Amino acid sequence: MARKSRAGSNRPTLADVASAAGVSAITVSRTIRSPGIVSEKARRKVQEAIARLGYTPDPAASALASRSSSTIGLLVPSLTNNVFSDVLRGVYDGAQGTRFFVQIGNYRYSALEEEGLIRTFLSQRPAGLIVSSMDQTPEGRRLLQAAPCPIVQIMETGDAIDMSVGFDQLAAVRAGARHLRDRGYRRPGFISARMDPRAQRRLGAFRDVTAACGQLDEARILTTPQPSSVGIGGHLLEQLLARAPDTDAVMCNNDDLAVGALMEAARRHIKVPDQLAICSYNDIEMARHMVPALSAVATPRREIGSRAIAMLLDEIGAPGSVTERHVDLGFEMIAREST
Amino acid sequence: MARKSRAGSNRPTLADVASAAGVSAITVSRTIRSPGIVSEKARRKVQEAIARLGYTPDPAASALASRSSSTIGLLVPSLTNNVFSDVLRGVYDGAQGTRFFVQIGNYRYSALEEEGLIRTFLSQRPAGLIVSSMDQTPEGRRLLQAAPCPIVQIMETGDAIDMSVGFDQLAAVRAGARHLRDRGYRRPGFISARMDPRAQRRLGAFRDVTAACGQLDEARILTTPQPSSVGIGGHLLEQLLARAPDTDAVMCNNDDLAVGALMEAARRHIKVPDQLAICSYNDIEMARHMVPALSAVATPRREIGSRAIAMLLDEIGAPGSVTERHVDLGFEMIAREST
DNA sequence: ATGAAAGCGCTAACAG
DNA sequence: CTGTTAGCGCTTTCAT
Repeated sequence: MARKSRAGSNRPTLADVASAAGVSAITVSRTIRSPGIVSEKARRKVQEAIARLGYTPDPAASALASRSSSTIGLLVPSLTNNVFSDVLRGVYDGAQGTRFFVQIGNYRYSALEEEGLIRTFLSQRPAGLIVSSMDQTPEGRRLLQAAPCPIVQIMETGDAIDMSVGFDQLAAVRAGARHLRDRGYRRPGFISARMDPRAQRRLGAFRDVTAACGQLDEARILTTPQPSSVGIGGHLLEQLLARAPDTDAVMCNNDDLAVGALMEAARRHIKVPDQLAICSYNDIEMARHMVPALSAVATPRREIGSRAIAMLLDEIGAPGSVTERHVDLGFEMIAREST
Repeated sequence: MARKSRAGSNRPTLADVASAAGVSAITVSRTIRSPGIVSEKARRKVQEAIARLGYTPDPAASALASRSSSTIGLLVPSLTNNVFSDVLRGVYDGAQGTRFFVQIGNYRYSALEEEGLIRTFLSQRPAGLIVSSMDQTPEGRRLLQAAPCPIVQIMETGDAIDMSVGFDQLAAVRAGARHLRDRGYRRPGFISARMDPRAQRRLGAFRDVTAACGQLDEARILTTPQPSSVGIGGHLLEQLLARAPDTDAVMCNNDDLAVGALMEAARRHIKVPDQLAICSYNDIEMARHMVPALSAVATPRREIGSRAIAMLLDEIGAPGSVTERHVDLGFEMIAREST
């Protein structure tokens, strides 16, 4: 049936469309990629033939010939962390309807795994890359610098390689700590799980603020390398109160922890916010619906994702066209009932 | 520098490795894909050359030549729903360290978008596909049936196209409803958001059980097409109690809803479980840490993901080798404090 | 605005 | 076990 085809998946090719439309293959290719430069007449014939044959381009052939794929790599440290599922959604919604596929790599909070993924993704000649931190290994960073595609680093402001979208994580934690102080709490604690570099830096920011007003007490700082979860939040509060029972406020490094702490407080009949204030970080949807509603530093996760993909697509479409290459989306301290 | 190369990204190719190792290109190819069939000596030379040149295969060229890519497509209806983030994790962990990439497609609970994604994914000649339902459009189903790669349908048992991993969703809901009845609750309600086909069927199962023991009351069934969230869970309970204040138990179609209902009960000083029982569905980590701890029908989401990818990889490696093609992973009714 | 020719980097299909 | 020969389906380059 098909004209040649070795062991024929008789899927139509560019050449099939070309001969059906009575033009050359390259005209079909151009009709698809930049319809503007093809004559009205040719375009119509080609589009008709594409529809009739049910042609879909082969991305592998395209990537091979053009040395660039339609893949956009997205490197995240975790698939379960709600923070990143919001980012994902922003990215996916923005990529929707374009010719690009998003491919997620999960490096599980390991810079070494991240480096491996950078290598793997780069070997696919991606159209662009979104990476979730500035904490690459030196080699990882070098690979990104040498990459022949635009790169957006997300979540933070700081020393970015190419472009960045984020907010000042340290200022955000400071805002939370100051909020606690302004509400009159004097013996604040801090709980955090999964002490990745960013979590470490945030803890540092908490120490700075509390030290500056003479409220820093290391006994009130509880961390664990385990992954964050609601259960861990409860445990950490338990341990914190065992070590420093007079703690009157706790800054939680994310919402899971805060919910866990809130539940632990309920279990012990500790009144929030009277006996203990709880301030959360990120502010996923759940936080505002707790009883009492959690005060939180709200971070623009979804918007980070959509802005990152938008910048990337712009830059892919017209290299050098993105002028605002480092975007600070800010954060917001939202006071509710728990403080 | 490089021998030819048009405008040289001077990345080494198979041919470069071959000449460096003093063998032919195909031997290098074989060394990479099936080391077993290459002589010890050739293999060592090739591996040394690969390491020395820093060679990485070009997946596009490989896909084009072999007519099959290293992509595994994973179609999910939502990126935010915690249910699917657990599935994702299972899939990603299982794909870790293989030569396959997972590519996620989000069809946002639209069978039409799903059909589009099936088409798009198929155009990439994926090595395999994992799809999250049995509710394709007729055309979507036809595309899957004709696909030249293995396909695993996940989440449910039922009328699968190729392979499947899941559990009996209807039996799971029935177990929840029966649990409520066995605990002595007589006026059970049901709340659900995002009424996709699966949610509809689960509601049907709830109706069956309650009708069978004369407890079905449509006034106690509250649904909304909006996406599920903790906030919506609260609203739904509020409406439910407005319509049927004597409701003494509520089956929630997922954990977000159950948490929202629990918080709404707390807000209204309704004692759980004495005045109102709450039974959840899925049992994400948070559920067991609530106060009171939520009773739930626990579903094996993570395991579904890891089992699905394992079956797929087996079948890709040796077509026809998977004998147990339809796996039922079961569920578990876990009674805690909320019932 | 359109086309012809020449690969992109790899693997299938034979042969040896 | 190893090599040779042809492409895979598309885009680039250079003409026209």
